[in-house]
Amino acid sequence: MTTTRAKKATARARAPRPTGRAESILDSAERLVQTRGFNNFSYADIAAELGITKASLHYHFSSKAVLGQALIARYGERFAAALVQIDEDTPTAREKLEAYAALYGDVLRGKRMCLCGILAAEYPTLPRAMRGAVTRFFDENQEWLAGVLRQGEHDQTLSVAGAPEEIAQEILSTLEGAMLVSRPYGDLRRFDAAVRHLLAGLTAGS
Amino acid sequence: MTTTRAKKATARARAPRPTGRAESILDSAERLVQTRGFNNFSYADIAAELGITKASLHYHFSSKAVLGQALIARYGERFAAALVQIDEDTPTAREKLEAYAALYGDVLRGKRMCLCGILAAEYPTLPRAMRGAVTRFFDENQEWLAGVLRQGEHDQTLSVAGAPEEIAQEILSTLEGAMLVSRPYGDLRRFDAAVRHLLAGLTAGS
DNA sequence: GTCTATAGGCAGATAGAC
DNA sequence: GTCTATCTGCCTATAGAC
Repeated sequence: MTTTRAKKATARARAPRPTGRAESILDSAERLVQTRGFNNFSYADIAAELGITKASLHYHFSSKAVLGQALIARYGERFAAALVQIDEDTPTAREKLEAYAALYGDVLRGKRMCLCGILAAEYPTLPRAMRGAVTRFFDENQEWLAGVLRQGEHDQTLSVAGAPEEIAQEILSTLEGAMLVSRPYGDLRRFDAAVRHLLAGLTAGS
Repeated sequence: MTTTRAKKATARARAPRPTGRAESILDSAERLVQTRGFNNFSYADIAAELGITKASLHYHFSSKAVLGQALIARYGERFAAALVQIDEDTPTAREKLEAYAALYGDVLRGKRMCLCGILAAEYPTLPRAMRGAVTRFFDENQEWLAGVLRQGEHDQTLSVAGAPEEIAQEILSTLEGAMLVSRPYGDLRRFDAAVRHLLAGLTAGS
């Protein structure tokens, strides 16, 4: 037990690859899903990337469906943490919204789609357990966005024309759509223009 | 020659299945792509649906990439024809935009994604020839939309805050995003709300 | 934890008879 | 045009040794 902990800590300090095997697998799988989709990558792709065998992958994630669930779970947690960070770092609702849009921009800069956005496109073909996780991700984002919109009405940095929950839905789908259409063009400006327009539509006095 | 024509006409008149084999194949493939994606259906699926063999499919479409190209070509032509029809049927720019959004709503009502929307999600995995066709579809739609927006400025049924080409991009990606996110929920109201909000943002005096 | 080996299935595609 | 038969390759997944 003690030995294991010490070993772990040492490995982390040296850190040529700071994460455990399971994390490395998730990293690789995440990138593959976000670029190709869940059905368009294989255990062989991950195995080749990490230099291990397919059989070893099955030791960590017994099936692809299990891997998929773990993928969404981790992605959701990271996103939630990023939202907490935004809440801590930025005071006004408008700045929060800008920071939120920037999260999506960063993903697109890596030539990726939003994980749940691309899973939404494949939705009917996903393992049952993954489907609920996808909509849950959307719901959580929308709840946070609705909160930001309500704050925006109070701090007067946003002009919300409608029910916050509904506008939150539209912000989410606008960003997902902008990523979806922008990526084939490989043109970040396209996405940025959509974000500017989105924020302009939420500007007081517009 | 004459016989062939007569036979064709008769078949059309009786019309238990008015389309030729190639068209039936495209119909089946189109529905499969729009629900599952290009990489998530097989020749076996189409064959089972039409009651013929995979080998027969290869006679009509030598490879899946060829089938995919034909799919986008036909979809694009149909969409273009629908836009011409809108131009003929509706006088004001606002009504044209409403009719355009309704096209997307009809697709979603059939539990489908826009063909090129779902192909955009799989973009990096598509056969090279299909990729250009996808962005061309988007470009053509945006050109038409930009024209409608310019008309809207003249007939004063739309308030366009920005370059028409840019706003056209945003209308397209908003509709694609609304479809993408709405479909997992199986909730048409979600999509309809996005359309209402989109049109409200283009209303004079907003 | 990782390996070799392999099962069992489905994919896209072709040859050649009818 | 459609068929049967078949090829090759990749897929997910498992068994069992180390």
